[in-house]
Amino acid sequence: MEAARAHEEIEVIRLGGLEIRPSESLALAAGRPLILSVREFGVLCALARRADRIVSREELYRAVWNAPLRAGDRSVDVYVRKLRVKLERVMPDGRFIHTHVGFGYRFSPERSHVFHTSATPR
Amino acid sequence: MEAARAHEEIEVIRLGGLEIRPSESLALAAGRPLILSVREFGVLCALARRADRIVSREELYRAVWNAPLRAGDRSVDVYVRKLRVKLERVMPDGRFIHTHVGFGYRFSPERSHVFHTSATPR
DNA sequence: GGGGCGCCTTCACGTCGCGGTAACGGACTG
DNA sequence: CAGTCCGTTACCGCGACGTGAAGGCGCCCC
Repeated sequence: MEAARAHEEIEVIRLGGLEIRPSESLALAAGRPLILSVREFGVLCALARRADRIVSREELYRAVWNAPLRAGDRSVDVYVRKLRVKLERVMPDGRFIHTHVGFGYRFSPERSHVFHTSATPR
Repeated sequence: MEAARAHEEIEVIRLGGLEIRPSESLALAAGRPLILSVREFGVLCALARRADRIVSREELYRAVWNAPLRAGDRSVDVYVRKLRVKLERVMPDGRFIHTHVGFGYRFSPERSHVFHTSATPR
């Protein structure tokens, strides 16, 4: 594979302590590798690439499964669940995948505790 | 759907500290996402697109529900109320939705005092 | 072959929030 | 006073979602 050559443009997504390298099928959480299955990694990438956006299940399914979402298919929900479990296992304080009822999911890393940013309204 | 093409013209409404992206079903207040239901978001979009205009309930209902308003239907009032609550919760000093008795509602952000927006890109 | 192990998918069940309606009360008008 | 308009809250059915588990398939190893 082409994973060896580093001088090319390699997509690296860094968000809230996560580091995702789609081309290498690698995800690091706080420096340590996340053990993910193919589908789990696909969903994580699709969400992370659309960070801070609300992504519908249709778009998510099409991006990962490369097929239209069939009515009644709850695969997306299940893999979001699996991702949440594995993410929380490594980073218990971080909220990553947010549900927007009726719309879809939104990937936005948020730390529940530390808030050292200046000028935090409310 | 225009959501798929990344670099095209995406409708973004910016008004008084609010940022609304209809195509992404996303509304940001002072940089952080507003948690809205489908109907609430629909009403917000319809109002924001008609900012500074007095919009009748008939027009509002038709725009969001895509059906004519039936006599006695007070759904619009209820969702305006829900929107007001959620908007005030995030931006206590801003008045957004104004009532015009006998005519309808008008969306015009008004701040009672200056708000320091802390743009915090992660 | 046969057993074990992941992974993907589907199913079932419980919970919760949304959406829509009704109802009450206040403000205002004539 | 009756009548209108609107703000606000309460209520309920139902769909959306979270969650655990089972079935099915492919793969590896003994």
